[in-house]
Amino acid sequence: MDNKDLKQEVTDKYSLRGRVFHRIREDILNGKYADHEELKEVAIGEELGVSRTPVREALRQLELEGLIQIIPNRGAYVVGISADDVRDIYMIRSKLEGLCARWACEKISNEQMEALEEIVYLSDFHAEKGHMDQLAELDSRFHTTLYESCNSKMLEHLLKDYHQYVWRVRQRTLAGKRGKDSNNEHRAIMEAIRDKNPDLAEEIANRHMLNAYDNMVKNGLLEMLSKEADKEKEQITKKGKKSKN
Amino acid sequence: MDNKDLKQEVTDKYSLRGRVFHRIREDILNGKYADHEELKEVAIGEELGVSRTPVREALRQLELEGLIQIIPNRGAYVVGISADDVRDIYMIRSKLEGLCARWACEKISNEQMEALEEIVYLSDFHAEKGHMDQLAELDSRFHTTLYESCNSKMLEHLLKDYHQYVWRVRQRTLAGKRGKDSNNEHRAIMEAIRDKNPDLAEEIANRHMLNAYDNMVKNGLLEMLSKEADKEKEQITKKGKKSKN
DNA sequence: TTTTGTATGATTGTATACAATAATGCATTT
DNA sequence: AAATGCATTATTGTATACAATCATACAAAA
Repeated sequence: MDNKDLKQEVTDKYSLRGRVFHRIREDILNGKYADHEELKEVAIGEELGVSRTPVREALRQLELEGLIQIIPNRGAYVVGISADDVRDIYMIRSKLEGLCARWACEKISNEQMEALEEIVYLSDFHAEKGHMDQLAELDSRFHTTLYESCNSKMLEHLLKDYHQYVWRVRQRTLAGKRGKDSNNEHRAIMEAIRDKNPDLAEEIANRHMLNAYDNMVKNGLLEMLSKEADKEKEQITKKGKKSKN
Repeated sequence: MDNKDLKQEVTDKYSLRGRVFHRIREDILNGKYADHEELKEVAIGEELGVSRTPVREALRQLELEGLIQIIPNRGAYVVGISADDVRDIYMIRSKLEGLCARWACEKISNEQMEALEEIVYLSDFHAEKGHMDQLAELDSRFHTTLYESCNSKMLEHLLKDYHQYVWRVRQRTLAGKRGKDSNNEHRAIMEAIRDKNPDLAEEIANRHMLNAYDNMVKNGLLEMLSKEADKEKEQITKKGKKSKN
């Protein structure tokens, strides 16, 4: 699993706070906490065997990431991803993945180029055999490698963020027959970059995202997301919680 | 001045931490702290009259924003914006402002449309009179209004972040004769949105960013940025500080 | 002179104590 | 029965105390 340390290359996982941060983040992304569930500092602290301080710091960071909402003197609440959010993210990613692929044409290193090729061929193999979890893992590695090869810390950071953000949804997507199509698109992107054809690379990477999103919609993979996450969030802000834990 | 509360609509400025967060952030953006300067918790706490706790929480958030880098057990250091960063941001913004303008064609409200028109006409007035600081303020308002009118919390959030990030640089830019050109582009964007022409709106908004960046380069406005910010940053990570404060 | 080791001080990491605020339950009133 | 007021409890906000880590200075050895 490589969906750790996508943030903060230095600080993390050597401090309690870093570990708490990643733990809560993963728990939210994996659905351990339901949308709008309240995260209590002492409860989390006890569960992880730490005091409130590192938990608080982690929560403050998660708020900035948009995964939770903190209401002063009230508490921290999980913010759900709405179907609209997913759509917006894929449209944004479409543009940015295109930019990334374009830049990669110029900036990619030989090692990274070989890594991309290897991932594509490996994915073919696992797609034939029907190893869907491996496929999801390889998809992550393909995109992460691409992000690193564009030679822009800003863009890399941004794309990794979004990639992680839709991780839960994305995994279900690749379990279907989209896996094979997706990898064919990966191959096309890889080849365009290998041929140093930035216009083509951008174009294909662009479409790759749009296709991924279309597939999700067609297969009803967004049904599970509350379409009203934002409205409910505002209600909480004004009114008050109603769960009794 | 409207470059406050661009983040965290709820939490802020009612808590000590929120105020500390914004204060340090502004101080960094305004150049009070030099690149790579160490931010000490007690010193900041004393200056603002608070204890270490809210300062620490604010620093953790600033790290996630990328404005500072925290090295475990060592300290928090200001991360400079390199010329490369600015270039990347403008390329990214070019794509995203285009997307925003496109979406605004469909989603903008009547009030927002009128606000845009008013800003454009007001800018004309101040450009004639040579009121450059007002022009910068109106530029901010134009873009902020546009961000809000695209009806996407994700995109709005992202663009406001970047807008704020290059705020310091941008202000110097508009002081030159670019101000008038910039406003003409604003007018073209506004009219395309008014005419519900998404393709044109996206195209113009796209170019608007590229032109802004070109102008910055031509006028040597990026010279003041250390082109090696990233490398120096990594040196700090590995080696150690050398300032004696 | 350079290097290495150690002691000291400075700074951050974590835990805990206390204060402030909000939620809850219950009694009282209407 | 519904609404209001008050007391109690729970939870967060902030400050402080202590532990752990790192930087620095200086002395001793090569």
